[in-house]
Amino acid sequence: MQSSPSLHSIAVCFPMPLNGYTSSTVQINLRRLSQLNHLKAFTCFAQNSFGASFNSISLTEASQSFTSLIQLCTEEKSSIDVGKIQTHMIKSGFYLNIGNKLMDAYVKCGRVKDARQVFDELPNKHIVTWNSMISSYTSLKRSKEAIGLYERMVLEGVLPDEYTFSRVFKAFSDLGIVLEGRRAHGLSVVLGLEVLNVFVGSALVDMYAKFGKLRDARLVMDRFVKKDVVLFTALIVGYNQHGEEGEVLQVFGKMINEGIKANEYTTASILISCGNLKDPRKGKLVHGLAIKSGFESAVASQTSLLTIQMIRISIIPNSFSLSTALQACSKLAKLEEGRQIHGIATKLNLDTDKYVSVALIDMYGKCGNTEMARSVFDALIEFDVVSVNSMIYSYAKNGFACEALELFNTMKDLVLEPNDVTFLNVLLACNNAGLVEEGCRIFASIHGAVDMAERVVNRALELAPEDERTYALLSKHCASSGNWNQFIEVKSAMKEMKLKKISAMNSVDIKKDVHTSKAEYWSHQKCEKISEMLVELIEKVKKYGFYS
DNA sequence: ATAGGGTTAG
Repeated sequence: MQSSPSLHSIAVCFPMPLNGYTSSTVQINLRRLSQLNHLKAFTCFAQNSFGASFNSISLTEASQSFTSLIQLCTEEKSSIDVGKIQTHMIKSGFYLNIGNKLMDAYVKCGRVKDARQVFDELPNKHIVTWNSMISSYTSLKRSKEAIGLYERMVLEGVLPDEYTFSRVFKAFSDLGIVLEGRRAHGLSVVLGLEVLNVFVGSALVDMYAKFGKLRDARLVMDRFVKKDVVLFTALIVGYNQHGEEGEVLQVFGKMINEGIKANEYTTASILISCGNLKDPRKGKLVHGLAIKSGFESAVASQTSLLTIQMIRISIIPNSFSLSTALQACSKLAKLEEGRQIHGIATKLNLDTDKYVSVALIDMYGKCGNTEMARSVFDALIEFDVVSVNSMIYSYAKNGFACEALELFNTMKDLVLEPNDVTFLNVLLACNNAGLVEEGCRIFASIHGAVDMAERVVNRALELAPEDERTYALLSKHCASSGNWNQFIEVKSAMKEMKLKKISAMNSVDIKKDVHTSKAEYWSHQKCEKISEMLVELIEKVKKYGFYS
């Protein structure tokens, strides 16, 4: 055996015969002491010893040492070493006993193909083996393969258990396969696994919610006797993502009533709902409740998170809570609070986080502070389409058309592919600055934009024929493509159906008070003064030739 | 031996 100095010293200080117990203990200790070189050397030494003396150690010992070796390789993500161990296992006849662990090691090293090969070679697969393989596919979002395995196991007469179902529902929801998802739900009911296990339940609720079938999601949850916070949160998230703020609050209230405390997952969703409600008072109430129920037992820290109403929460915020809090700030026009959250984000080194930074750029952009938006943008280490789009939007919204176009042109140098939002923002920039030619040129460069708009509108009419937004979209499209006859048709159809576009609302933060105004609806106590001022402003703008 | 819910641009 070729011996390095450390290998040699280990061999010398280790006179007793190596077995599974001793080897795993030594390995774990070396690891704990961060003696990685020694660990490597010892592992090599142990492998060589095992290779020579397999016959003399018991089955349990060998399994244990293999298990611990596999575990080490997994932690180090060293698939090459997993391969070496596999060879040893096959040689010594231990392959089948702990094949599942080996499979798992391959998965964790990112070698799914090898894992699958081990899986296929294992005869008489245990339910856990099936579940692990399915799980490795779902965790990599390879949902088709996960479902394929699920279907195969059912065909082979292996009954799925609660672990299988909780993952398989996820795969169905990922792919949006409603019918098959329902069928699997049916099987779980027949097998008596549906309402007994919250893991199955939350996966089911999540699946139906992602299908947009909130009623089914609700029915599943209502059937549970012993609910937990995850089950509730899955439903809350579902309602939240479908814009059902009222239901969010209702389910949230139910959760509190049943004595279940919210956690940061729940609060993230509640915060977004509060923002979407556009009702600072109600938002404040619910937010306060969320905090009270969720965080009174939370770990104390020096940092405080300032949100919708500067409420202090004694937990360390992460990128999730910061970005949701910022989202709420920008929707409720809470610039001051947004600034303070920015400060906290900087302190925590989270201001360059993918999600937090976009929320910051968006917040500053919406509040008219393009400079701050840009400084957040400039501090980014990596750009992606979303961050660039947000910056373009900030420019566009605040009238900096040249800067918006310049950034748009730089996207090519950054090897970033513009998407629909990019074009929308760039066109918005042209629109705001009256750059008609530039706008037309860019619009013409988008592949079949007018045709696509028509297809989209028709599809929207199929999917949501009674949604006033669909008609608003359609009428806008007709107008923009110059199809005035159809425009009149759409408008009269809207009249007949008594559909009216929901008025836009605008909020602004002045000296920590949020003032809200609505198109064609004057309710502000100083509305007379405001309209006087408006007339004045319009006169001024006319003088400069900017008003037609 | 295996497991669940959250954050980005208009």
